[in-house]
Amino acid sequence: MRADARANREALLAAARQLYAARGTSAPFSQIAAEAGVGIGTLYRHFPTPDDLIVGLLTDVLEQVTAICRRHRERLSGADAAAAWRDVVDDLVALELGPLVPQLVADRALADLPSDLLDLRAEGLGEIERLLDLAKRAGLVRPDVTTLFFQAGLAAFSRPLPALLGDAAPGLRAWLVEVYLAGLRPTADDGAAVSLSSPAARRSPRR
Amino acid sequence: MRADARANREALLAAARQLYAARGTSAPFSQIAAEAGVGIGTLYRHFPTPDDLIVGLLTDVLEQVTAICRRHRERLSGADAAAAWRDVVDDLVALELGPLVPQLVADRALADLPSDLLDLRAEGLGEIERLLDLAKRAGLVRPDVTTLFFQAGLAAFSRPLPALLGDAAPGLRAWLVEVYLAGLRPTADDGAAVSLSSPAARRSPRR
Amino acid sequence: MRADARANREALLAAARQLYAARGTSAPFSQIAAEAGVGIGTLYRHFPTPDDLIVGLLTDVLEQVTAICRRHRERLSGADAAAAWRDVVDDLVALELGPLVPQLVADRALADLPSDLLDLRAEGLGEIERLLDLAKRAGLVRPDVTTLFFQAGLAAFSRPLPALLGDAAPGLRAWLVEVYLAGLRPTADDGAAVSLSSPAARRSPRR
Amino acid sequence: MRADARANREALLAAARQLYAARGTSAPFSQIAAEAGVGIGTLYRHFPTPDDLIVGLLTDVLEQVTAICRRHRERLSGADAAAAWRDVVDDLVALELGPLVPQLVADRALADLPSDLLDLRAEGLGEIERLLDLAKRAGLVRPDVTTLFFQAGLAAFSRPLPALLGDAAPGLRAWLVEVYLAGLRPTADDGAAVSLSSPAARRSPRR
DNA sequence: GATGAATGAGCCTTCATTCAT
DNA sequence: GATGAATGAAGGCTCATTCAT
Repeated sequence: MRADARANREALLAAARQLYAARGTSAPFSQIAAEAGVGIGTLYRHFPTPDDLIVGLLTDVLEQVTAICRRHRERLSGADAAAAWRDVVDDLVALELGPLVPQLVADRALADLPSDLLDLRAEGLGEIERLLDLAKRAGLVRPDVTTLFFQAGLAAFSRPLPALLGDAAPGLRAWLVEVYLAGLRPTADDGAAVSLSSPAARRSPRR
Repeated sequence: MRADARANREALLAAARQLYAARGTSAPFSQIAAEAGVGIGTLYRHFPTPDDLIVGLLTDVLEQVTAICRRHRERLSGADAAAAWRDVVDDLVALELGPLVPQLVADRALADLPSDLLDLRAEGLGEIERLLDLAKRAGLVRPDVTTLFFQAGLAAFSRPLPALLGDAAPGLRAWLVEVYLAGLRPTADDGAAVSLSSPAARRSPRR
Repeated sequence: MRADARANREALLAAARQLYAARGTSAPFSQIAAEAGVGIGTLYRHFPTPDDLIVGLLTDVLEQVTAICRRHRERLSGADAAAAWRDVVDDLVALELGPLVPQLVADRALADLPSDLLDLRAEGLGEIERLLDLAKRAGLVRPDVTTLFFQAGLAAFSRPLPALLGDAAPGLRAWLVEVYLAGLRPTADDGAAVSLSSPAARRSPRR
Repeated sequence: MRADARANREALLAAARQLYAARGTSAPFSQIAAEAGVGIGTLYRHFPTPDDLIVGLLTDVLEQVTAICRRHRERLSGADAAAAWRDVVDDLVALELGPLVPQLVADRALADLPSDLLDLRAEGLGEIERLLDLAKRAGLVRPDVTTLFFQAGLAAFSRPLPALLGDAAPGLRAWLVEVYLAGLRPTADDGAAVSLSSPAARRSPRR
């Protein structure tokens, strides 16, 4: 029955991920269990607390991040770097990092996550950093873009848009990715205009 | 008594807005009423359904959008267009449109909103369109950027990122806005590279 | 509706007390509410936490303890002291202190109870002490019996006996009261035999 | 394998007894199994229903009751009858019969118990009766005390008092046992005063 | 109009019990 | 025989909504 248990666990993770991605908001546990085709008790056996479920989901996603990065790394050094770069970003966005990572961790601090997960996160960020370095070397990204900001940006707009916006704008996400990539690119005037080197100099935004 | 009722209504809207913005998640109605200093029954008198409360909040926000746009329009035609453009966007972002609106409207379709509100929305979008035209004329925005996409992008980038990302990256929102503005700017090669004229030709982003 | 609310509160306390006394074990909240003829939400409004319900029950009981003691005090100084003494104890036992006080407070320390309740407890113990003094003066109780032990003894056997014992022995409780009163009485040999002055000298009981 | 099974059974009974005694409240079955170091399925194999577990526990206890009585019987006929009597009672109290049994049997009637167990019970009561007779003959117990009442009183007085009382009164149980024994002793006026020969003549204890 | 008490539907969680391995 | 995964009924609790005062 070990095999069955594993299958159930996978089904639960898949169901949770789908529901979280679709709804953005925390779905009832009973619904996750129903979607996975198991009883509510089984969900609790595999993930005794909501945190355990989150950790499970994040583990999956981070592993995929690493896999995606590694899959594309070689091409980024080649002649087709621009296309490769867009492909990586497309894949990362398709992961729906947005709904998962930020919404689920809510008020949780990094320190509260188990060290296993933090290791995975470090690994994923490391892979992204390598990719970003290659993209910079290929002239696709300004040198001052940090790994943390880059991935945070990815998460920021890979979140689902509420129907009010999304319905009215098919193709919106693809457009957002394009704009994001364009915004990261070095500018003709050497990138000085969009540098954040002196953000304090900007007008303080109205509260 | 009319004055009292109006004051209560304002207090309720303010309380709701603050709670939504602060907690990010939908607060109990009883708490909104308590925060406003009125009984729960009074909340229901002013906003019989949750939708009524949302409509009230959206109305407030849309009126502010229109006001902001009008306040800055003149400067956008002047010599300091670039600074003016950034100021408008900063003000719009400061509205917390991102954090507020999407959470409230959830899965609601445009068609479900009352015509009053749709009128206000049309007015706000009209003002944004005028602004956008001025920005295009000043060479700050590519000509193919539509009003709908622009404001949707604004909302997407200005939504709050929860703790895991937000804490780790102070200044993230300002950076995202900068990247967004940079991405909207015409490119050296005339913007052709980032055109969405043939999005279907792109690689499928899934998996 | 204040009157209704008060009536509901009383009904809830009565239902809880009856159920606790009958079952000895913590009854489902839903059952208490049903017994009181109100919705489960009403129970939670009046007693947000189980502790609040306990405090309410204890308050009631302690007030009755004080009332009983005061009612009988005069007679205890009269010629009919022996009969009066038995009546007080009967009344106190009839309160079913047993099921309420010890079972409900479970792992709670005295310090956790609100000061209002502690005051009531002190008042009740004070009344019992006065009664006990009169009983001692009337030669009905040995001088070395402390108030605390006396009331603890009352609680000890006013608890409901499980069916296994109770069914098989009608009249058991009345008999226990008699034995308790007899055990408290000064003995012919001056009470030395039952004194606890040197309990350490007794054989250590097997674990 | 028979030896293993027997060991498991013993471990389960020990774990159940310890948990009941320690926590006072019924512990989850899964915890009993865990404490015994076996799977939950094993618990169910040995004790298919909760009743079977109770019967197992009661069997153990009753066997010990019989053993204790037999161990002390001789001394009760000797010169040191008073000390022997107290020792027996101490040993019986130390069995934690009070804390353990009543909680387990709850609302079960005698008739529901299996005949094996009823036989054991009869045997235990028989032993107690013999002891009681010796105590009466030694002038330690009034002649009208019945075996049933005696053992029920023992259980009633030796049940544990929760924190509120227990903490405040160390030595309470020993004191209660002393008072009980004193109350059982013949009185100077021949015991007539505490006879229950006409209990119906007493004032009704309710309200 | 304002108030807050009452209600019950629905989600969360535990745990006794069954059963496939 | 032993194991522990799966199940779902049951109880705890919250909160949107109604309604009597």
